[in-house]
Amino acid sequence: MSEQSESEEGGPFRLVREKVLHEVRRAIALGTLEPGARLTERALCETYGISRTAAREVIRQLDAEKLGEVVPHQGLRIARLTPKAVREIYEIRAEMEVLITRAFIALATEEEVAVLKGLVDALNDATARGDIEALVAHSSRYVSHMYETADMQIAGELMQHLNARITLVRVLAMREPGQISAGIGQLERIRARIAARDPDGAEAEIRKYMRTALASALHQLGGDPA
Amino acid sequence: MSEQSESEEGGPFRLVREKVLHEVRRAIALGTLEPGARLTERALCETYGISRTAAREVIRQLDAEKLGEVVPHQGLRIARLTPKAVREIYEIRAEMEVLITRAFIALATEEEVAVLKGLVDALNDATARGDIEALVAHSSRYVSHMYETADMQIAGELMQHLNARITLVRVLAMREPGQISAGIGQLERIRARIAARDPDGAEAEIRKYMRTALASALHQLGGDPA
DNA sequence: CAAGCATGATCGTCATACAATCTGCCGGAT
DNA sequence: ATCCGGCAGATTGTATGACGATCATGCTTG
Repeated sequence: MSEQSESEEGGPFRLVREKVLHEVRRAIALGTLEPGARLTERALCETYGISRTAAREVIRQLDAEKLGEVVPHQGLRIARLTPKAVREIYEIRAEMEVLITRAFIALATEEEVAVLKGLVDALNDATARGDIEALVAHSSRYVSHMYETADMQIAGELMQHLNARITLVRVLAMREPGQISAGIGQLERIRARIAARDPDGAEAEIRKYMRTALASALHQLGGDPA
Repeated sequence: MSEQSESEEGGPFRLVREKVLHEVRRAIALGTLEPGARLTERALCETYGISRTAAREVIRQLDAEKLGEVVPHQGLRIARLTPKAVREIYEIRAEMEVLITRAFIALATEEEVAVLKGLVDALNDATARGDIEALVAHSSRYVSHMYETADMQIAGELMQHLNARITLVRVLAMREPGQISAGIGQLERIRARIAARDPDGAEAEIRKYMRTALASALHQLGGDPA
């Protein structure tokens, strides 16, 4: 459980708190830590064999990321996604995506456009394999590539912020792979509009995509309350 | 050692870290802590007479709020607003404001619309008095009222996030009060469109307001680099 | 059965310690 | 004189132990 083999390179997590943070995020994304569950400092200390100093920082970080909420004497309560929150997230996300995509189309080189294709393919692949971790990772990379090329760091920041919560929905959606692969198909259409340097077409596809994704997410939430 | 001679109560800051956090935020907003300045744990400890435990949490919180950036062995570097960042913030803010305002118009009761008038008046008052703290406080309250009534908590969250950085510009703008009072005048026009339940008109006014505010902010940044 | 108290859980804060890492300077070698 | 290397200081990362405050809970008692 608390094995430290420093020779093993599982990632660029040189700091204890980053490693644990990653672990906990994963636990939340995979549903091991269910929404509504409480995570106390002590529990973190004992589970991961870390000190309270580190545990506190992990908890505060999760709170800042809105993956949970610190409630005074109950520890961190893992965020529970409500349909309303999901609706709001997708509504905001739609506007941000449009903003970023328009800037991307205006600024991207052909090479940067080409990179997009590789990322969409990777997402397709991850979806086909049902590899949720790869899905999340590539999704994050896709967003990064978009906002970096579009030169909109702050928008990207906010998107990553929203993305963390969206992940909570995506883990539900994984139970019905058809939903996600359909979504990825729409992503491909967005990419095509981007490649064609057609901002209005891209915007239309994005909004369509968001409506579909929202419907899918709501379906997951409502249809599978377990 | 733990001697607190702070008889004056600036607010409901029951926790040490909240009090210090507030102090530092204020110092940043007022320019006491200049952009680019470095804030180390030790400095915080000694300045406010707190422990490293608390100091660390304050620094991490400021980092999460993007009021600064933690760099590995140099402490927190206070954020430096670039024209590009300002442009981006206002661009994003415009979309979010439009989103929130449309929802507000659709959902607000007459009473909630009336509250808006009081808030705009308070902003006018604060601007006239040159009271930057009241300006920031009422501005925050205005945003809160908007997103609460519009039932868009997450958007509000993001707005508050952006607002923190916008404050860094506003402190510059205070040096030329004409700019701000003109801005508040436009706020009044937005309010009027809201009161008339005219979403398209409100959107137009919001976008006009944002353009003006952006221009003003850029002027402050470029024209007064001190 | 209800009110209030005792007890434990949990957090907020502090103090201290030590390792790792980075910075900057200083001295020696070329 | 310049470059290289290492040493001391600064700073962070983490752990540990301690204490008080606050809250929740269950038990005691009227």
